[in-house]
Amino acid sequence: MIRPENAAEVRQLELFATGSETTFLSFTETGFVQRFPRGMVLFRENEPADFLHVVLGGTVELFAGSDKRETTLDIVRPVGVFILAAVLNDEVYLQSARTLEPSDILMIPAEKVRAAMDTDPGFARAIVMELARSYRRTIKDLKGMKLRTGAERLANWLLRADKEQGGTGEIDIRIEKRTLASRLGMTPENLSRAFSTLRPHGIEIDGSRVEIVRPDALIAFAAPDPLVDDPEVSPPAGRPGR
Amino acid sequence: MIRPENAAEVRQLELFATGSETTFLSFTETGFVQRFPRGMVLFRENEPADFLHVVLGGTVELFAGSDKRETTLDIVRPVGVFILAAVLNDEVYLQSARTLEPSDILMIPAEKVRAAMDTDPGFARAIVMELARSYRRTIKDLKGMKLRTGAERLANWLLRADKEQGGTGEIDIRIEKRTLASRLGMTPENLSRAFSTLRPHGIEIDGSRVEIVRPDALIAFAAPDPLVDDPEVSPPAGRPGR
DNA sequence: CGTTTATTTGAAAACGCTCAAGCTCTGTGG
DNA sequence: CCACAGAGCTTGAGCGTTTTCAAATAAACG
Repeated sequence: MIRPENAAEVRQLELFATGSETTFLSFTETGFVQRFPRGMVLFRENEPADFLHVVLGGTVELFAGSDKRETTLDIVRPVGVFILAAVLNDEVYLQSARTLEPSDILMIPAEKVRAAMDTDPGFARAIVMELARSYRRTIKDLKGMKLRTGAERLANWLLRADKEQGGTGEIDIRIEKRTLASRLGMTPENLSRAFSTLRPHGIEIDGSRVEIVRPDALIAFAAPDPLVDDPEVSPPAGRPGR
Repeated sequence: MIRPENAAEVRQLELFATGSETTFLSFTETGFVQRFPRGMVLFRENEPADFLHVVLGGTVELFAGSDKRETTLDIVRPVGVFILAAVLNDEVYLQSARTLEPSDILMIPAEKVRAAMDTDPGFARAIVMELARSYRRTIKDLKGMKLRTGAERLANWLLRADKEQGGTGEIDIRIEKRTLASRLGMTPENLSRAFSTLRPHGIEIDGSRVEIVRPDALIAFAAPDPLVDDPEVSPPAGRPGR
C-alpha cells in the first residue's frame, strides 16, 4: 500500500503521468513503499525481475560483476525508475542494486506493469519513451567508455554535475569517491590521479567539493560532446516541429 | 514501395509480426528498399532520425566518434532493425551507420513508426520488447567493456561466434579484423596480440578462420557469464512459468 | 580519543596505444 | 600469367595509461 503523499509524487513521474487512472490504481494498490537502510542490497543480478523499482528518496547504486571485479553502472536519485527493461522482458536482472544512503523505494509487482502495458496505451507509450531514453543514456555511457580516457570522463562528469547543481562552479560530489570511480570506469587510485591531472585544467579540489575556477580551461580539456554528455531529456510535450 | 517477397520477410520480423495489417500496410506503402554499395554511409550521428532502418541483406556497422577516435558499437545483419530509439524519441542519431558490404536496407519514415505506436497496441508492445532487448544488449556490452580485458572480450566473442555458426569449433570471422577490433573496443594491433594471447588457450588462427581446438581451455580463459555474453533472446511466445 | 574506513601517494607491473616497418593477401593492369 | 600497387594484418619498440599492491594520510564514527 502506498501513502497519498507518495502517490501524488509518483504520479508526477513521466512514466506514470500519461497512464490511465485504473493503471495507476493497480500500482498503488499492489505496490508498496519500503524504507531501506544504507548499504542494503535490494536485489542481485541474475535474480528474476519481480518488481519495478522507483526511488522516492535516497540514492541507489546499480552495479554488476563478481566479487573480484565490480563496476557501477548507474546512480539513481529521486524520482527515478530502474530496471524497467528486465521487468518488461520478464527476465532476470542484469544489475544488482544497493542503497547508498537510507532510501525509500516503491516496489511495483512486475506482472502489474506488464499487464498495464497491454491494457493501457497511454502507459505503453510512456514506457516506450522511458525505455528509449534509458537506452540512449547507456549508449552514451558506452561511447564515453570506448572513446575517452579516465581523466576526460571525469572532466565531463564534473561539467555535467555543475550544470545539475546550478552551474555555480561549486560542485558537491554527493557520493563516495570510490563509487564515482567505479561509475566512471576506473579504480579509486586512478580517480585520485585523474583529479590531480585536472588541477592544471582549471579545478580545485577540497575533499568532496570541487570548484571549477577556469571553466574554459576545463571545457577545453573535456571537449564535451552533446552526443555523449548531454542528459537524455524528456521528450517535449507536443510533437516538436523540426 | 516495397516488393512482396521482401514484405513477407519483414513481416516475419518480431517487431512487425504482432502489429495490425493496417500498420504493416502503412509501412510497406511509405517505406522503400534501397540497395547500397559497400562502404556507403547511411547516416551520421547528430542527424535527425528520419527513418527506421531494417537490414534485409548485407551487413551494417553502427559506429560513433570523431575522425580522431572512432568506435564500432554494433554490427547488424539480416533481418535486423536499428536506431529504433532515436526514431521513437524523435531525436538525432547517436550513431552513424555504414554498409560493410553491398546491402539492402528497408527505410520506414519515422513519423509512420511513431504514428503506428500510438494507434496499434500490438505494434507498441512489439516495440517495447525490441527496445528492452536492445537496451539489455547494450548494458551487457558496457559491462564487458568495464569488467574485462581485451583478450577476454575476444575469447568470449569467439565462443559466441562459434555458437552462432553451428558450434563446430570452426569460426569464420565475417568482418574485417579492424572492425572486429573496434567492436571489441581495441586497436587492430591489439586485437592481433589478443589472438596471440589466446593461442595457448586452445585456438588456432588462419587468416579469417579461427579454430577452437580445446574448447575447455578457451572457456576457462574466457570465463563466460550469461549476464554479459548470452545474446538477448526473443521473449517466449506465452508467458513463461517460472 | 581510538578504531575503522576512505582517500591519497608511491612504486612496479600489466595493459593498451602509437608509430614504424615488414608481411600477406587481393585485385588490377601489363 | 606475372608483376605490382594497395589495403589489411602482423610484429616490434617505446611510451603513456591504468591497475595492483603497499603504505601513509585523512576523515568518519562510535
